[in-house]
Amino acid sequence: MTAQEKGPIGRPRGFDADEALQQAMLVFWEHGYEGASLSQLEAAMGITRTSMYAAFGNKEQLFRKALERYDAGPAAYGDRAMEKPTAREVAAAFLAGAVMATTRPGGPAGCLGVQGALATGDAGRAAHDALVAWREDGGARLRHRIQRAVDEGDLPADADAGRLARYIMTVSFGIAVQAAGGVSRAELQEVAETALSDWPPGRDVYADTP
Amino acid sequence: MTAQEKGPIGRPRGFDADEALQQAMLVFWEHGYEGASLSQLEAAMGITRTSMYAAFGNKEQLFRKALERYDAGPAAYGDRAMEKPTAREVAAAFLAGAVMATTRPGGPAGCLGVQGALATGDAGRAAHDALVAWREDGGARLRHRIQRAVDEGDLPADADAGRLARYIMTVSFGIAVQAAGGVSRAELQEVAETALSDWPPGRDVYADTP
DNA sequence: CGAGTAGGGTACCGTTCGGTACTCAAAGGT
DNA sequence: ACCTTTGAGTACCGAACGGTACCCTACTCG
Repeated sequence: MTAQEKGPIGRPRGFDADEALQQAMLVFWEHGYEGASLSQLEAAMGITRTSMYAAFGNKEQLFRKALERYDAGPAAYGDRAMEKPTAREVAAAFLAGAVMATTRPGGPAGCLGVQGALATGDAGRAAHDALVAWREDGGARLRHRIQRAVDEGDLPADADAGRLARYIMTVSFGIAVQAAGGVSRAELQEVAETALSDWPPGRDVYADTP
Repeated sequence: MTAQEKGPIGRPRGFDADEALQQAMLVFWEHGYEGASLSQLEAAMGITRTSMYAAFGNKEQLFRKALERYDAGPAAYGDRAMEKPTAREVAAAFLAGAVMATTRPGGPAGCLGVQGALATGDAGRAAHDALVAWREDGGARLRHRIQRAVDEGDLPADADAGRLARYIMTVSFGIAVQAAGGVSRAELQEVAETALSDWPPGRDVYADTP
């Protein structure tokens, strides 16, 4: 039997859900979860409130979908960086990607995963927790990649992957804050270079044995 | 003529304005400018809405006063760090102070100057701008201190004070984001040490001449 | 053609937002 | 005593919030 292409029953959607989600992501990126109002969102998405609720559930679920899209789009530099052959190149690509993503001329400054819900009222606690988990996941992925570098001999055997990953993540988040404050791409590229001028950093620091 | 101590005319204030401001600062610190509602603030301050308006003007001015208090209190580690004799000690004390302030067991996690208004709706733009200015001021103070170190010969003559200051500030802001996400004090102390394991960082990087 | 199903739009829900008259209470000046 | 000045509390404002009931429209299926 041939699988017949069948359209869904009922009235077809009158808008592009992907494009609407993209616009919602940009609003959340710029204004944060609580700072983005439903009125702003429906205006940017080009649909009415009820269409948004039917398609995405509610504001919180829309935010989670927007975060997924952010992770797969503007934040995809992270996964691309993991594919570099050496830990140094991974770290360099990660920081360079963070700089590029947070200072994109056309888009909002900063990082949705940082400024989306860093501090919130009671209504934004779920979004806050979602972003904490997102950041922790990014840190874990980087830690695993660095651990692989240790196992492969790319980094010294006594290197602390957790510590190095946390350092890179911290610099990335700092870059996001700086970008949100209007610091230029060129200045942040300098910061990224400075952060990696010594790699792996401080062997004498994290190795306690003399 | 002897200056006679005269009490102010009118009914005396029935609450401690300093203590009320302290409590307001803690609420802003934890929830951010927009995330902190007037109801929350008046509950924490122990006064009614009208008393707060009479004493501090409005929510935005209360936030600015709270930021001043934050700068003079929990964020005073910055100025203390500037007094260290060498640039390395300044940077180390600055980062260590940031770690301590953002992970204080009794208080909110993170930094008011970062999470208070990183991304906001239209109503929070003034608070956002105030925090951008606050962060820029902190960076400028650090830059001047580092430039002094260059002038005194503590750092190489070709060291870029702006670049070094921006790097330290970036790591500090990253520490604040990590702290807001629940990363522990010990882990962030490791991050601070890692960030300074090479100081001054990358002479070969910011000196373009071979 | 109905019948069934699902998206779209209007108009509204109750709540909370930041902010403010208005009134009363407590002090000093004369 | 009386007036002025200032703080404190109640009760409220219009606006915006996130969310939804209701009705209409557009499509597939029989």
